[in-house]
Order: sequence, then structure tokens, then C-alpha cells
Amino acid sequence: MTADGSCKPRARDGPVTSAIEPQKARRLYLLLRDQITSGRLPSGARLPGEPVLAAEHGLARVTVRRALDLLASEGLVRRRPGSGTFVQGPAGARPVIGDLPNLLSGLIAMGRATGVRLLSFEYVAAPAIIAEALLLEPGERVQRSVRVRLIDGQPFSYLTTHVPERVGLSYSEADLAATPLLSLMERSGVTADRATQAIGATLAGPEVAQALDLEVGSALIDLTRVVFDRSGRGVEHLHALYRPDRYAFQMDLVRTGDAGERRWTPAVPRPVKPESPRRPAARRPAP
Amino acid sequence: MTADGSCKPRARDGPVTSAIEPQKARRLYLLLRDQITSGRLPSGARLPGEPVLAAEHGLARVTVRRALDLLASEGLVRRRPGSGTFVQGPAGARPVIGDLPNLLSGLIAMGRATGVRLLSFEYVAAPAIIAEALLLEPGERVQRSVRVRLIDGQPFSYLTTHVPERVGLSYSEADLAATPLLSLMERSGVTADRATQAIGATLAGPEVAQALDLEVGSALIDLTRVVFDRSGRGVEHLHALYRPDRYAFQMDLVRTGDAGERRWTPAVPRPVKPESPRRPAARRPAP
DNA sequence: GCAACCTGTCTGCATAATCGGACAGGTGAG
DNA sequence: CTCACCTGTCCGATTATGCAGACAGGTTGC
Repeated sequence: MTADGSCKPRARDGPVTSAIEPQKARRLYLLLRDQITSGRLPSGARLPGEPVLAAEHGLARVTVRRALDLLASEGLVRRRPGSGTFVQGPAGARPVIGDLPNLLSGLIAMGRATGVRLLSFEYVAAPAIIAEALLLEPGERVQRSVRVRLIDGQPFSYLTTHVPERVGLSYSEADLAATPLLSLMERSGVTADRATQAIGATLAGPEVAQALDLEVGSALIDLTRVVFDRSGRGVEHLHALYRPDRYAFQMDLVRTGDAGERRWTPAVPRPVKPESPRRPAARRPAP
Repeated sequence: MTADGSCKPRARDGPVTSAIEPQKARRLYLLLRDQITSGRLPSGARLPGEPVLAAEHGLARVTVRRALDLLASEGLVRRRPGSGTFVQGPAGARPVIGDLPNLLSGLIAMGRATGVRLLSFEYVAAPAIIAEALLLEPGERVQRSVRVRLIDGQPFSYLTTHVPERVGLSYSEADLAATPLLSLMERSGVTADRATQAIGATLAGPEVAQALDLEVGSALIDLTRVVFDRSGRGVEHLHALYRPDRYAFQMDLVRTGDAGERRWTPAVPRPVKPESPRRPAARRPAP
């Protein structure tokens, strides 16, 4: 049928732009999961009944159930028929605390078992962004490596590093799989002197999601760090993605300056001392 | 006809746990958007033709189109019939740079127009997490406010603050809508002395998404800061969510210490000087 | 001008997600 | 015990999403 042409009048001017909403079940699932892993829904809490959740979010109960089912299958929630659904808590999994490139030594000092998986290792022409950040000639060759860092056997960060060829040639693929990059560079005479880093957030794409053992679309901390040597030449470009449930940036700040012009300055990062395993998101400052 | 009962045998034992994949169109959209905003697909680049993308990702061309349509409607991409689809670049929208609670003064110094929308203001019994962080008695009353911060008229952060009643009473709702919280507290004799903050990442829930003018499920920077006064009493609990495309945490690090035990320490944050408007993600360190 | 390649648009069709409602059975408080 | 409330489960109807293929028309390079 589809008569002549006037069928389906549709919005003519507006580009429709239907925005592609994520499925409702998934949406609720991610939302709840996030509230649980972030501690907003504390362990042991009983969350609203399915009919209530359905009403609040404008969903059918079946849909709410799908979200809860997923949470339950991951152990984040426990359902007791007739009683309710209770937060099981990520519990023993408060994020590891890191702040600066000192992180690794800190972790090792704490006696945590860290590991690295080297996913790729190659020399390529520097992509435009990398070249610009490291102050290289466009097209200059760089060593590109992708690693996944593990703690206690679980992946928590996905690292992509670019290093100028001259620096990268001083160590081997095997070295990289075993030793922190900065140590390797130091060992071969390159001295890291200054660095710039920016922290943001992104969503997990397929590769990263698989490597970090999570779902596409999960939230990730996004860190870009550029390291320079004494003479101002770029020696490392790091792009790191962290699972926020296993890693967080933590820093203490102190108010300094005289009455008129006071400002916050970062407290000298204290050597990370082994502390009680589970910790609330915010800690007390050093007394 | 859904015969008798043997139709659709389904997995009987396994709890199915079908994982609820996000729709493919959205998935591709997120992927591409991320590559664009992160600079991996540089502005001006021509991305693969629709048939190619479809093949690579195992999708129908129509599906690929939906993803590209969305990108186009957001101005991230420009489509030229017969020629191809080109990255338009987030271009004029590199994130504002912030690092510490000094941010605001920095922004003002840069002459950017900032604004605040006060979404809610009330006194409530302190939620467990807040009480614990601020070292309050459980159930003590706190002032809870939700604000959205704007820059150049566009929302970039969603702030939820909890302040002990005794502190909060020293200023009014109107004050809060006009003046930074720390200034208010300072003005009434409370001196912020130390703070602890942790940075992570989360997904945007419905309320936040609406307030920040983005889609549910977008990635957000998640900052929790607890401020203490001189005597160690908690005076403010801040939970901030930032749009990563409009805001990023940026810091410079310097290698200090003698040969044996070197570590990274944050460089004193330089007064933010007005710089050329658009900036690559990583900056050169101070010479 | 021609061929190759691209986006724009349409049409049906298959499948998965969601909805609304109904019923069974467990739990907990009065 | 009884009632209110909760989860577990099933159903049919509706809608969104994705698929395959085809055609129109602009762009580019030879």
C-alpha cells in the first residue's frame, strides 16, 4: 500500500535525531551497578521493590527484573523472595589508591601482587597527536606498546605508551613485559625530569572492555601523561585507562599562603602505607 | 505457532545471563565519538565509507548510518554526499583545565564567564557515608545542596555538597547561589585547612544527564572531596561530576629527590594564565 | 565523459526488547 | 492467622532495532 508519497508524514524539518537510547534494562543495570560499586548504595541496603523501581523509572516490572537479574548474577545483589533485594556490596573491593607515577612502587611496597600483560609491541610512524605532544617531527618513528596491568591477578588498567624510537631501542620487548617503563628508561641513561598529566573520563570500547574484563560502555578513568627529560625532549607518552572500581586517584591538599591570598597545594604524597583493606572513598587527612 | 512446549528450548539450567548488549548502533556511535573527542581520529580525517564500517563491525549499513547520523547531528562529523564522512572535530571545545580547589579563581582570572544554578537546598539527616567522611554522629543534620556550574553558559559540573548544620546556617540559600562555598565559610569564620580528594569515573544517571545536558550513560569524572578545618572537624563534603569534554584535571609533575630515591611530586600549580583558546590534551611543561 | 565510489533514501522482513497484566508462593509484622 | 508486600514466572501484544538489498544522485579522478 504505502499510498503515493504522503505515507508516514514523520517530522519533516527536525532531523529526527532519535538519540539512540540505550535499552532500558541495561540502562537501569548500569545505573544501579554504579551506585553500588561507588558506595552510594551501601552494602546490606535493601533497594526499593521491583514495582517501585518500575514506577520510578517508567519501566515494566519485567524490565526491572532483567536489570536486577544481571546484578544478582554478578553477585552485587542478593534477592530474597518475599523479602526484597539487598545490596551484596562489591565489599572487599575498594579501589586501590594511586596518585602519581609513584604508584607502582607504592603498590609493591604494600606487598600487593602486580602483574603485566603485554598485548602489543611495535614500531610505527607517530600519529599526529602523539608527535605533537612529544614535540617530534610528524611521522617520526615511535615504539608503541599496549599493556594491561593486573593487581592480585585482576586487570585494572589498560596502558598505551608511545616512546620515541631512539629511547625505545634501548630495551627489548621482554624487558617491557617485566619491568616498569620508567625504570627501563632510567637504566639506559634517559632521565625523566618533568611530566604533564591530565585526568578525564571515557567509556570502554570493545577492545578495552575485553582486556579489562568489563562491559562495553562502562565508565573508565582516562589519564594522559607526557614525560620529558632534562633537556625538554619528550620521552614517553602514556595513555592509561583505569577501572574506577579498582583504582582511584587520591590526594591530600593543604591550605597554604597568608591570609589574603590562600590557596590549596597538594600535600607531599605520603609513602603509601599498608592500611586496612576496605576503605571509604574519602579518608581522613593526616593529623 | 509456538507449538506445544518444546518450542524455543532455551537454556534451562544456565541462568541465561544474556548480558544485555548495548544496541549496535549506539555502540558504534560511542566508539567513534570517543575516537574523535580523544583525538585519535584527528579533525579533518576522512573515515572509512559506510559499507566498509559495516563490514568491519559486522553491521548492516543502515545501522552504521544511524551511528553516523548521531555524530553528524552533534557536529562531530560532516557528511558530504558522494565524497565521504569527515571528522569535524570537537575543535573549539578542548576541556577547561582545573586541578585543585583553586579552579574557580583561576577561571575567573581567565575572564571566563562562570555561572551557577542552584537546583536544591535543604537540611537533612546525614546519610551514612557522609557522616562517616565528615566524622559526624550518624543522623546529625547537614545542609545538602545541589548546584550546576556553567562556563560560558554551558553546564560542565554537577555538585552535591553536604555541610554540617552548624556551618551551613551561617549563610543563606541566596548566598550559595552567588558565591563559592569556600568563600562563604571563610567569611563566617570557618577556616578550611586540609582536604582529601579522590578522582574516579562514573556514568551519568537520569537527573545528572539532564542537568548537564547529555545522554544517560555518558562518562563523567567523579570527584569526592572532604574538607576539614584547623581542628580536624569536617566542614564540607563535596561530590562533583564533570563533563570530561568540558573539564579535565591537569597537573604538572617534577622529579625530585636524590639519585637513589627519586619520586614525582606535583609542581606548584601555576596561576592559570590565559592561553590560546584551544589546546592539545597535553601541554609542554614549564621550561 | 566515464567509471568507481560515496552518501541519501526507501522497502520489507526477522528478531529482540518492552509492556501490561495475571497468578503462585515466600516473608514478616500485627 | 491474616494481611500486606515481596520475588518468581508465565503469557500475548506491541514496538524498537537490526538486516538485506536496491536505487537515486553527487564527487572524484582518469
